[in-house]
Amino acid sequence: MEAVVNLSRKEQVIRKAAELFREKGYAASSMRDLAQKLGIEAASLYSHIKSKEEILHSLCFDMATEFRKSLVEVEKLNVTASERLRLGIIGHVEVMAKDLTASAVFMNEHRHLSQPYLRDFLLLRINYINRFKAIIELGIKNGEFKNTINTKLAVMTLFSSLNWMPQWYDPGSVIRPTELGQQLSDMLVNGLKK
Amino acid sequence: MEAVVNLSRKEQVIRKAAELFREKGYAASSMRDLAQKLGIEAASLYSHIKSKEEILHSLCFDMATEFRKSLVEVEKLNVTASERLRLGIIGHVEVMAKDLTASAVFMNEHRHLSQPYLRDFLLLRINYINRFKAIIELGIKNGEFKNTINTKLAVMTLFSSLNWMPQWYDPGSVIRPTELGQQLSDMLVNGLKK
DNA sequence: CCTACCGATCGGTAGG
DNA sequence: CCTACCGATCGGTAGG
Repeated sequence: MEAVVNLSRKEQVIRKAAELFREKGYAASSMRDLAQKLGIEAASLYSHIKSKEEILHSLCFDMATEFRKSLVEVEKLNVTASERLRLGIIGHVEVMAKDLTASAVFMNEHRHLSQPYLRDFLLLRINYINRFKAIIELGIKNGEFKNTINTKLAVMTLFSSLNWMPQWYDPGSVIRPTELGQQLSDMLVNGLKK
Repeated sequence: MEAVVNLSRKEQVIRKAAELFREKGYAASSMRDLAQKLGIEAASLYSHIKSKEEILHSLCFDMATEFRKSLVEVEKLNVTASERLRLGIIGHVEVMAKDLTASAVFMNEHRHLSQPYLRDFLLLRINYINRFKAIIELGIKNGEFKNTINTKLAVMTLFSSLNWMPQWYDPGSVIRPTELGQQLSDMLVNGLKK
């Protein structure tokens, strides 16, 4: 019972921290700022979390896990490369849309992780990107995509567009996340096709 | 003579600061870190600059001025919307490539500006983006671009791709900035065309 | 979850 | 460009 209550409070702390980190950046956010947002004293935070960095670690790695899970599901499907890419993009957008605040922190603040966490995080990220790159390369090999494509540039453009979304997407907007993913996919995947 | 020497030293301070801000972020960069990079004491920095924020202000507004200048030149030309967009993109990439370090700071650290500078900066940025948006809208109106385009999404995708460049572009790469701008333009503008 | 507190570090100034 | 220093704030701990 108490474990459940503590967990819930811990999640509340992490959620408020995500908002703060997104607004001011990790380094500029003090534990006193965070405590104030929660209506408690700074020292009391340490009943729930071990350190400031533990919060950042949770936020970054939990998001990374969600992205990975989404991509694994897409990779199981037996579809064309362009369809696979389309579904991968929609999945990525949907995961981000589920928590835009955490997504923004994931993208902008991960560099404040200390070693060895930073290295682990970057390895996860490069692996994720390379799996998207592999989809594009597959599409080129099987003739779906133009063989003139600069795959590195294509995948970087793709992730730039995807990762910047938390900065401008309005969750109350008329356009739903899945539809947004579809439109982004139209813009970014159709250009690759023959 | 002394004014020239001071100016040069000030620029040296700002350049080193840009590297530091890019690596660690503005908030996590201390004036002692910066002084160490320059081989002087922290207090000595204040012979050259007024404050830490003055450095950030210089970096952000100098870049903004360069971007604006590039776009103004393109707007003077009497060309089609797609050509105008293409040249705008190439210009943007070329400005960034001239100083990738300052570009990264411009993009990632401007939020640490205090008021009223932050507001001024954001106004400049929205004006710049809106002028690109106007080019796309012109292209739709005159029939060059599809009338099904979500202009907000198109312009956000464009700037996401452009602004993320400092994170992955290798200045020693075989691909030159102008050629990179051309390739980005091919990917992002061709998809808008009918 | 609080009070009381720690050592470290911060941006910046005085005066040379 | 330096030495010497300031008040403020930082993340975090002890002990309840």
